[in-house]
Amino acid sequence: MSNAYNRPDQLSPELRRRVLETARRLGYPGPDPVARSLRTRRAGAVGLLLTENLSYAFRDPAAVGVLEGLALACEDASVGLHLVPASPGREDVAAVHRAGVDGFVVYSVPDDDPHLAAVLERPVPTVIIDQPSLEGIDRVGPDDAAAVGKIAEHLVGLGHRQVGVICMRLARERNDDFVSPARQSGAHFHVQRTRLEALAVAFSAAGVDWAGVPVVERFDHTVDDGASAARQLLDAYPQITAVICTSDILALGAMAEAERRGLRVPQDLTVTGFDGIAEAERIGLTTVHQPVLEKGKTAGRLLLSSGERSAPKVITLPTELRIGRTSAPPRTVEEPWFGG
Amino acid sequence: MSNAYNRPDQLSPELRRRVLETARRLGYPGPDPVARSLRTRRAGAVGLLLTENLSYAFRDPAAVGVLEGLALACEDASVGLHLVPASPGREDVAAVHRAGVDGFVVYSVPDDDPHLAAVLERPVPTVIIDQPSLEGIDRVGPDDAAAVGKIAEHLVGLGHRQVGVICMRLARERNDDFVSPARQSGAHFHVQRTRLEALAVAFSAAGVDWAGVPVVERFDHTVDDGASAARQLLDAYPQITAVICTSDILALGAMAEAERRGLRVPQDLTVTGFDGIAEAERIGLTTVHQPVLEKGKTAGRLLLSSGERSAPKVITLPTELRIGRTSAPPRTVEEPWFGG
DNA sequence: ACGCTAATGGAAACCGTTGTCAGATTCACC
DNA sequence: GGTGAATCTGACAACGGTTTCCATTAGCGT
Repeated sequence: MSNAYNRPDQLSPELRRRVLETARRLGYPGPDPVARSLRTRRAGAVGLLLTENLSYAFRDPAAVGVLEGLALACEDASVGLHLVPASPGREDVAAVHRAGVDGFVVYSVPDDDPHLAAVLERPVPTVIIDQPSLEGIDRVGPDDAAAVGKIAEHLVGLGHRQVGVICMRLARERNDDFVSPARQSGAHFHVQRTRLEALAVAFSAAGVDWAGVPVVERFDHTVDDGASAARQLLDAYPQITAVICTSDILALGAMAEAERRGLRVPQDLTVTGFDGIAEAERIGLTTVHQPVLEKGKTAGRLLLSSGERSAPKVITLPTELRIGRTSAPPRTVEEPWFGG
Repeated sequence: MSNAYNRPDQLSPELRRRVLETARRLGYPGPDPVARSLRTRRAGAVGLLLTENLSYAFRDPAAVGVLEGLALACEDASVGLHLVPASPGREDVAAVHRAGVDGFVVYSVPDDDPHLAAVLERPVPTVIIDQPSLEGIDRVGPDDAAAVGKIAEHLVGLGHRQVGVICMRLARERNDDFVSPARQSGAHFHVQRTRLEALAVAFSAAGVDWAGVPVVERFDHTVDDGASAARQLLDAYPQITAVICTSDILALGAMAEAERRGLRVPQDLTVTGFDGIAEAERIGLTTVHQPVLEKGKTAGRLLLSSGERSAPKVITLPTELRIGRTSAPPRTVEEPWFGG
């Protein structure tokens, strides 16, 4: 019977025809995928864990790009992509245990997330994206530190010394406010922590006291949140000449807020982003482009080929500084008469 | 053993502790999800079939919205979302058979797609979105005909009689060109066919000869494709006063093309879209808004509750005409001296 | 007609879990 | 000490396929 469906060549066409005919007559719907998976020990799917609430994942073009790349890799291998339902709120780790998959991709979850721990307990290969390396686990990610360094270098080169930062959430507990140094260094989101640290290093090297640089955090990741963060930042520190955002979405919000308060970008205020999403490119945002689609695709390929090697692999993707129309030297507010 | 994991209340805490302890010592990774699914006859996942090549699905904000809604519904029910790898090219129907899911959601595939047929053969509940009703199958979708009618009414009311249409693919075979009446009426994508038919009805009622209205089709669905379609349309029919697009993405492209050739929107050319995506709203595109997130969420809920009822359900979602800054009365090119 | 090989069909074991059920053990209480 | 309830143990039969293995048959040459 099994042969009739799976290996038409192993038996005579006549028999096969008769078997399938009878099967249809009896209303047999074809082999059950679950039973087949049990026996063959292949689920034919890879799991994707992203603990963010889903509106984040689907509304951030960078995340959608990763998703797309991963889906492409899965499609190439004729393997399904199983989105694990992991709301950030309730700790529904059972969903991880219930997922019938041959491996996991973990994307941008906090390092203390119980879902991540549950994934690592499962006896299947795992690839993590944008996370710190874990013992024996494959990893894909851009060189965040270097990428942020390019931005910082660019701004320092332009002459900016009074800067402010807007970043995404740093931990699972909400904090829509300025960020203390302790929270910065103890951030559980690896990407955000790395970017802040790299900024600290670069600006300190340029003689800027990092402890004096205000950092505003937003839990949610929307254009509006970027705008409100910029408002909070500029209300408290009007002397700031450049707003550094750790994502393009936040930068779009900062731009909107700048326009709202009559600041011209880049003459009055420089705004930079991170990711290089399409909309940012369209409006000419200065940002660091990272190949999000490649990120997902590489992770998928890595996972699907993980049977073939033993040593874990770490792949670092290139990034590129894209100078747009939103960065310029700071206005010399202290000595405006010098400008002529 | 099973009890220790699944029903902590049925046995004493002490025993449970001991069992789990021993399990860990033996390196037992917890119950196997596939075997469990086989036994319990619940896969804990719903399948999503969208035959489009994936770059379409993830780059069209409307599709991403549906995906997000569906994912939200799944999350609510603690059920995974399984993306079935169904490339449009190779007819890999086996992927549908291999998917271990409790039901399917089918979104916007052509009605003659073999994957769709394969889904319907599976003995699991199915919900279709934006497709013609099928015997005994749940369905979710907007009232496309009425929605398009609103657009047509709006344009007719403004005085447009010379219009052109840009639409998405009508069949699985590529045709990046003008569309013959036969292809229009035989379109395999239900949504597109419905919209064209509704336009035909509305404009015919206004005294416009529909056979004389040019319709340009594009297989891919990007802003650039919208631009090239507009170019083809306006090159051949420069007298057109309004370009009706069956999606916002295409309309964005048409706007870009209008700008490229120095046409002011809406003074020289009216452009309308369909879907009501965020970017369209930001630039003030005249369009019909449909609740894409609701569409996905409703489909998911319907599927997950389909055990509770017998009669299939058809849910029609409301749409809303959003008049923006891209539609205005046509310029009276025939008699320019009348204008003063 | 016989023996050998190759092809074919059918039976049985197995994948890892859950559900049921009978029997054993413990414990409290009369 | 006997009784009943509560709890625990162990065995076993599905779930629905795939895979292995063996018995049978067909084909063929001598």
